Amino acid sequence: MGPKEPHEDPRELRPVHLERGVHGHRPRGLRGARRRLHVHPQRGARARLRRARPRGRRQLPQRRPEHLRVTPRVRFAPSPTGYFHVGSARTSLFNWLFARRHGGAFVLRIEDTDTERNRDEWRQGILDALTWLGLNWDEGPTLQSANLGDHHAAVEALWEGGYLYACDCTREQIDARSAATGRPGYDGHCRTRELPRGPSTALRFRMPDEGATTIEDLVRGTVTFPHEAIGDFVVMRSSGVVLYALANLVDDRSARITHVIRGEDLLPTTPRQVLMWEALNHCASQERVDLPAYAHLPMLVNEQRKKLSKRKDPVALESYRDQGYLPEAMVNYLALLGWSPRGDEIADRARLIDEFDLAEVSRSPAFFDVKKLTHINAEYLRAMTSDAFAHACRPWVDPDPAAWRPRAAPPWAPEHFDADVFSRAVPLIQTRVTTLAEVPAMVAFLFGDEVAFDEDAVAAVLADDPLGRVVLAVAIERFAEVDFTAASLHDALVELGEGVGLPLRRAQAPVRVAVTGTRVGPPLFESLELLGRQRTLDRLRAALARVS
RNA sequence: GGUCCCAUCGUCUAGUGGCCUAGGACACCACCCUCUCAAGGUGGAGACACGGGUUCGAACCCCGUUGGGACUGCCA
Repeated sequence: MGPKEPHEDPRELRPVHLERGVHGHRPRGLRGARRRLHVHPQRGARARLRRARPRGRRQLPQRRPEHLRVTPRVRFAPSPTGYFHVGSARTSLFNWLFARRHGGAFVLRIEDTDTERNRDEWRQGILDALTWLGLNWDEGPTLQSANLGDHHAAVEALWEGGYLYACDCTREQIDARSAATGRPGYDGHCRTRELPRGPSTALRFRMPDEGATTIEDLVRGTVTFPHEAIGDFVVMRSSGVVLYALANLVDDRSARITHVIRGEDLLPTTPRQVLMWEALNHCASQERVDLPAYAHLPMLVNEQRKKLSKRKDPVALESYRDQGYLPEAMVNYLALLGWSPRGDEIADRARLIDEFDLAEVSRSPAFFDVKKLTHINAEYLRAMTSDAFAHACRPWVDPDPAAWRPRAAPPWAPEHFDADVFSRAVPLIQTRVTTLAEVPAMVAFLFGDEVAFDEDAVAAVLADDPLGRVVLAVAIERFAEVDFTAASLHDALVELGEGVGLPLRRAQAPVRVAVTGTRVGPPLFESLELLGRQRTLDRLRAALARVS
């Protein structure tokens, strides 16, 4: 370990008293009961970053941490790669929360310099995704490609300053040499060759031979990288294209970014960027800009605990939108990945903003659990008013194909959709779906011409059960006479059941299957009322004929 | 291989030396409610990776081991 000051134990300076709720004891399992954090003044303590971050939640400092002495300017800088990754969504959310929490600016920059992954619709996809999530940006979107002049100016400055050298090694040559020596990576072959710059030379950054770069990461604490383990890296291709690590940092300098909040996968490139940033600060032609604070967020991983893979894992934010997840639910769930609010996990934007603290962000990777996302989505769905819910269903049920977001038709002829019937069905289905995509199947019996029969259900309660057919036969008679309201239908079927010796739970099954095709669904009598007498009787007769 | 990061129920987490008999949420199981299915209610099972050390006391601090991960491009 590096040099330490053993007496600098921050805990001694930070008395903390944790209390449980308002009572001395807390009953086990009490919902929503939380510990409260009380912080005592931190007298005379230096409110600067600690060399190592203690595990667990930090208390709120009495004095603002040094990194918050300026109004934060954060940025989200995705590159257009085809669709919006949930990991990007999480990163952008944390940036946005941080900016909103501290009254800073959230800057959007699109890193479009790799021409292979740069298409108009992909760039638009980023804007659409952020808009859908409700992560509004204060500046931009700026395109990295618009800043090419600055990138090249930075390269010239570094070259003038002697930080760079030309290299004409090919990939094959480098690989051959590292195979021979058994040491992977670039070996510094051209370091002292003093090659002139030309069309076949790349420019490499000369790493210091010794020493180390230390980063005070806002979530990970102090991280030290020995220079000897980092090879000289390319800053500009022989083609003249300035590479990501430099371009990214030059843009951050021009935008006066104060906090770089990004995925942990970028942690290893941070010392390179810090070195280049400081080198630029020493260049006469370059402005001096304060180094930003860094915060590296834990990765999102799959069940195999590997970084979410574009090929194998369901990572496209758009697909969650199309499956009927609400943006509010997605935001809430994403916020829970690597962080947690103090109270209930179900927390709206205002609470997320109010409670968000980078210092509380976890350091270990988080599994993207669709089951939990689904649960949270269902919670938000249930919390909606009926009208809002009905409105949110439009892309899945609307007769107008232009309204269909998943580009899939509902399972009925669009012209048979009845908005009034649907809105009356909403209270019946709202607690029964976890995503909006489940809605069409749940109301299909109201709008379809044909009943889609679940054959197992038909067999169980009709074909194989003589009593089921009796129930149908009697129901056809009784339902022809009763008031066609849920209450009357209910009473009629109870009475009918008593007549044939069946409790309601058994008597309702044949009717349900005959009318809706399945054994599960919304409450039966309300459904029949919505369907109307004529269609109900038709279906009962058809089902009876089908199994006779 | 090298550098770096990480380690509490299956999952997401609370926890910052005594309030821990380790809390909550998802998932799971049981029961209640009930016209089915949900929703809701009640209860249950389920974790500090391991080994040393420091300390009166360690999930928490230190060291090591093991395990997992990221990076290691003239990609971003």
